[in-house]
Amino acid sequence: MVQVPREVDKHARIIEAATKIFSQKGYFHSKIADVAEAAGVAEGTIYLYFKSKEDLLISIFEHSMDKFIHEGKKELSKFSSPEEKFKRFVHFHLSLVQENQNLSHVIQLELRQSSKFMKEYKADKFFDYLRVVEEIIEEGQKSGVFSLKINPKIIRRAIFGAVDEMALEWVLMKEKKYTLEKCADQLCEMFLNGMKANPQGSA
Amino acid sequence: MVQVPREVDKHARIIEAATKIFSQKGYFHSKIADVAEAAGVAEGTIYLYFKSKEDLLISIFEHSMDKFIHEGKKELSKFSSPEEKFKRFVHFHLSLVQENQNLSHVIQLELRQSSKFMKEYKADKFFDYLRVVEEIIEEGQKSGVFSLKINPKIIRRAIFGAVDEMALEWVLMKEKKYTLEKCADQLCEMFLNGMKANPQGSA
Amino acid sequence: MVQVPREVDKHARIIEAATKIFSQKGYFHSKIADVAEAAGVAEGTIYLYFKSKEDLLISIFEHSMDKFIHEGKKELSKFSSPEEKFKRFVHFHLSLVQENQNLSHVIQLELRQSSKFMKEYKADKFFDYLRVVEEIIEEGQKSGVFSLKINPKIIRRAIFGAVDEMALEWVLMKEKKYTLEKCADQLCEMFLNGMKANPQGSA
Amino acid sequence: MVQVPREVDKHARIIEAATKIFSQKGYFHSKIADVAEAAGVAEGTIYLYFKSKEDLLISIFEHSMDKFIHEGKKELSKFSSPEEKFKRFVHFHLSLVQENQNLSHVIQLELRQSSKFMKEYKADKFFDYLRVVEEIIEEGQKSGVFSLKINPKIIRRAIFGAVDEMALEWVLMKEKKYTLEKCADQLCEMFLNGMKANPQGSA
DNA sequence: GATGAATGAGCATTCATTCAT
DNA sequence: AATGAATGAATGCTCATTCAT
Repeated sequence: MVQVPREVDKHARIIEAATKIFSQKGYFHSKIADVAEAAGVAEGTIYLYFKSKEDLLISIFEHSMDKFIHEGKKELSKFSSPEEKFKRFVHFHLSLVQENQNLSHVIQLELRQSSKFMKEYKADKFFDYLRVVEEIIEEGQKSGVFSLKINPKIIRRAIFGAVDEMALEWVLMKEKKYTLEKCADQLCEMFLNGMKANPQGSA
Repeated sequence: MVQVPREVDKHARIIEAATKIFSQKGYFHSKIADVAEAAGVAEGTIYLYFKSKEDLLISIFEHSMDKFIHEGKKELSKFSSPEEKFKRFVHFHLSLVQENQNLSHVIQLELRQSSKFMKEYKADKFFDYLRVVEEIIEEGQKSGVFSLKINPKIIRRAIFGAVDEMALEWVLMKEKKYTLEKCADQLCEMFLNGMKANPQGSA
Repeated sequence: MVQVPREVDKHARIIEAATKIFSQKGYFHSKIADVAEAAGVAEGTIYLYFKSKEDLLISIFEHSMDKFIHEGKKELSKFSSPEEKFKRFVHFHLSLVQENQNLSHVIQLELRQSSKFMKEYKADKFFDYLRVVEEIIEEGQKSGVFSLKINPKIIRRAIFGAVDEMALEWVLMKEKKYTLEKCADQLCEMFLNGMKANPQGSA
Repeated sequence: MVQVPREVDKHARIIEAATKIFSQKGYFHSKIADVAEAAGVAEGTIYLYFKSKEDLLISIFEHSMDKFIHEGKKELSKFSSPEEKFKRFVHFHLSLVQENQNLSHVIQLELRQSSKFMKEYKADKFFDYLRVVEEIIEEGQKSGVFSLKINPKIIRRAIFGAVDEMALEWVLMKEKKYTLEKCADQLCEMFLNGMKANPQGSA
């Protein structure tokens, strides 16, 4: 009576297939029929699990973000120094991208084609993610290692932009010229220096 | 009796109309008929100037990048210190975005929906733009103000990502919570500190 | 503690539910799922009792016509004068419509959307119904109260059309401007006069 | 330079084709592709002239009713006696049906499948038509040939129902057992007798 | 018998592109 | 060059029907 998942949960299989197809062909050029075939289900079945093609796209994002934010926070909680946390954050983000290239592609490029997402959803889960960065910065400011001149609400987005653009470039790069590890090191070096508090204060 | 340019170059009028329409509705949701109406020409006329809808999208990018790279270089040539050049670059980019919000929207969001652009074109004009940043960094490294640890090819992209993400956030922000000037200052402060060469070595 | 029939015959329950749903939404806009829900059964169950959606539609008709023809004949048998029978027929038909508005709606409007019904079935049960009228007319002609000029096969249909159209109008009328009784009286007055045999010949 | 309609007006051609297809297959079973092919145009062309399939169905009705009401009034105006007008009305209606069987089929059977029509449109043009009958009755009542007991608003509908049902039966009849002329005569005989004013009045 | 998840054929509608004028 | 009516390929979604449980 062992519970063997005879066939993987259809919901998950469709999400997975859609991620692959969308990242390969682009959202608008992907057909529901393509996704259905890749998931090994009938077209109609997709509509038993998702309201529409757009809903499917947005679900890909939501499905993963919950998991990543949870894992990210868990990962960061292992470290106490804000600098160390920051390093872990950057490495974590880039390693996620490396391990989930299709998913990254969909979130970074395809998701923005959903006006529904751009208008309504983005806020929620995405800002949860940004808030993680913000909290690291604020923690560093309180403990005196990051400069108080830094506006966490502005810089958090700059950091996200930098890290994400690196990830995007890397994902799109056909012949990888350097490892994501190398990128992470460069980014940390620059951002940590850039946010560092001046020992005696400066003009 | 305001002097309206009676018959502005149709090519430019179509580019202008397409930029507006694409940024408002998104590339895939924009119809050639919409663009034609906004440009005050017949649908068929668009095909006298552009091979296809995708060609029109890419043309928007090429049309503007030439101009911006040219203007940018001219602007930067007024300054000699790499730090000053860097500041001008950041301000210049952000002010361009501010003054051409529709265009920015199209380049940042819609353009990526063209697989042709993502695969073929991006390199050319976009890398010209990135090279401007790269050159500033290299110049700073040569003159000893920027750390040699910085890999210009990596960091140029991080900087672009950060600046562009700030611009994107600002464009999408409905109630502007801060000026782009403020953003520019924060970014410069952080990046210049981050890239600064350590006089006596680092920790 | 009202005595609700705990498990009414499913066949009847589905017919009843379908009648309601079809009359509300129209046959083509009604989904089997709607009917199943209204009947409190699973979708698949419907196919245990009916071959197809169309079969269900036609069954509604057959189910009721048997009953109505039987009741109608019984009702009419109480009267011996053809004129009285005619009046009873008109009142009976209109009162049936009044008491079974959903059913009337389905028979008058939705049933005609079944090509199968229009081509094959209509004859049987519907002509049984028409024959009732025909027989009244013929009886009246034999007994000399109805004119021999009347062609019972033609006029029976005209009478049916008139009575049914009145019923339809009345069913669709939102604010009832007059009672069906009033209609019945008007119809009888006119038809009986119209069919009356002229004692000394006609003008 | 003679203006020869090189190809008949597409709008009319589509209406004509749709009438034929709808009457043959029924509205819901007809595909836009069928209509397009019958009209000798591309599918998309239909949408240049009609908003939707339903709009096309309703247009068939409107297109013809204007013409028929106009022609009908013109025809009736040739006669002055209400009785004669009534006869002409019945003959006119039945002859229209005979000459436009496909159209009649669509108006009598298919049109009712449009909820839009049933809810919104029917009133307008259809009541124009009914009003013609009503006016004949009222005129007859004023001139004393029709009984004042007749309620024109009720009987007009009964007459319409009778005439229309006859027409429907005739249209659907495969082997015509009698001419529509014969029907018309029977109907007139009965209705005129039925509405006739009693010389000295009756109980 | 009863269920309801799964199926997949079917179709109205859109819209980039063409081409006769 | 300019037009815009006409085209027709393309596809998201629905829903009657089936069938493994």
